[in-house]
Amino acid sequence: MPPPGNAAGQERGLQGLDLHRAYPQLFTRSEADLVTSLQGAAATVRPRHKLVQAGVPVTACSYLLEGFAGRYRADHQGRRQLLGLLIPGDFIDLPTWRLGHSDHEIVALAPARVCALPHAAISDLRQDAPDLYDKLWQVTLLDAAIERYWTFRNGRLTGRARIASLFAEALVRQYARGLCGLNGCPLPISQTDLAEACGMTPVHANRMLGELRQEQVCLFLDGRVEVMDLAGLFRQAQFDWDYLYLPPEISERLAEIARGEAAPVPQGWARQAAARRVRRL
Amino acid sequence: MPPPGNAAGQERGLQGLDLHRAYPQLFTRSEADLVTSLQGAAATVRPRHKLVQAGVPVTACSYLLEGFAGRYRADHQGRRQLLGLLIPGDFIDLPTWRLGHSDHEIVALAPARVCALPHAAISDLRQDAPDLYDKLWQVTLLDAAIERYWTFRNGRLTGRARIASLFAEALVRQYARGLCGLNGCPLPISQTDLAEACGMTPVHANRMLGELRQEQVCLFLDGRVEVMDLAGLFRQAQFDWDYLYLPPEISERLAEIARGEAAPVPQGWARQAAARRVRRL
DNA sequence: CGCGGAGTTGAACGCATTCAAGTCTTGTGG
DNA sequence: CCACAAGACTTGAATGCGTTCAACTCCGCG
Repeated sequence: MPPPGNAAGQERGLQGLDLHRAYPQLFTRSEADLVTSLQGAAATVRPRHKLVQAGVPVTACSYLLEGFAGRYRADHQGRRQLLGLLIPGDFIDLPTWRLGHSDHEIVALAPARVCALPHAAISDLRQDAPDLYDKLWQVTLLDAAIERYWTFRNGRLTGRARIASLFAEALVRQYARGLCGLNGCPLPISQTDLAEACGMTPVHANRMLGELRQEQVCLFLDGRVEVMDLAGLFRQAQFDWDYLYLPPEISERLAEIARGEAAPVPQGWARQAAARRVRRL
Repeated sequence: MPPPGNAAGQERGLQGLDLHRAYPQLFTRSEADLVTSLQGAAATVRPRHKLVQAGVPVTACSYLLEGFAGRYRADHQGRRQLLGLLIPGDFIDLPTWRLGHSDHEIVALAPARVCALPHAAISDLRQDAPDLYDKLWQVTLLDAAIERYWTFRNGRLTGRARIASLFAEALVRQYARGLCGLNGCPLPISQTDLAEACGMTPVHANRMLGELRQEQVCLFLDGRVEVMDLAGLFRQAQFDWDYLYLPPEISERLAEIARGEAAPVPQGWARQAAARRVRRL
């Protein structure tokens, strides 16, 4: 069973603002094309550069075509907590359409390509395509559901489970967009970023990664997650994907795997990487 | 400077669905009245009873008139993590209007009065009052901002700061609705609920409450938070209220207090309670 | 060649959990 | 009216998960 989305399925991101690709269960091809026609110029952003500054009024929303970004808030000592992970196909700050500014910072975690969608263009949609306009509301609700899950993850799971859960989320969300298979996914962020996402220190994140590696669950190397045992990853993470509101065929595929049926075989790349890894340690 | 909202200002909750009272910066009186005219019958719910069950399709949204409720998700061992606190004036599950069901459970934490707002009624608003309809979207975004802050709180603050931060949020949100002054607020939940909100054990929550009490910051007793030193509470919590998108006059009032100007004097009740407490220990 | 960032590992410390035993209050039934 | 059970709260002591501090390797880059 091939991953959904277009046949290529493994490129780095999206060519343009494509809501049908990002939310196939939500936007029709023609609805997505209408939004695409409204997009502004694309721009490239370097890692560690801010995409959105908290408190600053904006007149356009950004959309992530390629690369990865993170929402975050820092405490008074400057220590950051990541609040959400943005993957290709996500709106970066759609809520600013109604709120006018963001309450948190958003930073590129990897080289990113973004494009703009002016608030004025969204405004026109309200009259011209009310159903489509409603679906943009729905997108903000889907993002909120994901962000809510982060509270659960960091509040009730142990360190290793938090890492596993974040990997599971990154994999499944990208898989649902046809951006990867089920053997692994891009995640070009540092161990420090990972630690800031999971509410722990980089040192501890490193140790938990070592445990997951030794238990043959997954490895995090060269900006990718390679999954050796997806059912095991889900188990370690106590992972539930209900909060992602996935299309039924994706949910069912994941359920099969969690039950231990039709486990995907680790591919060459992972094997080689594991071997390299073991040799070096 | 008196608290905003109606003059009484200190009753237990709202008489009916009143969006002007809940979001004075957002809904005009007449907009709020229009929504009120659409509300269904009110109902009373006992503590510990579920208001919303995850995954079950619903055809109406609920609105919390009085009492307190909590969003939560449980792990595989049944341990709960609260994901949000609902106070009088909050929509309980407005996102179900677009998503059809909730991804998390919602439970009454105290005796609650709720009323319904049928999805069909919201649907009509899209045509009849598009600006109002947009503001409902905005309400879901405000809720999302609060829930996002919970990730920060539990991820980057120490135990004591988490408790203080939650108290600060409960106080400020109720104050902004004229449901309390700045000396304290209702919070009729158990220490176990508090612990589940802050991602810690009940035992530890209890100890942190003891520290806050001994340091003369606040006390949590008989279902209320009594604040003896609001600036101190904000400091302990590293509290920032930007994420609440408050009306300017409220923000400015809070900023004054945080700067140490015009600190509100603790009132008789708190003094008495503190005395009682000390006597008993 | 030297520098800095990312990753890795060890050891000591400490915050929070866990287990346990209490108190106090409330509600229920004899 | 009292006995009793159940739940919320409190406190102590032992344990352990995660942090902190520190040293070191690896690698890309000027």
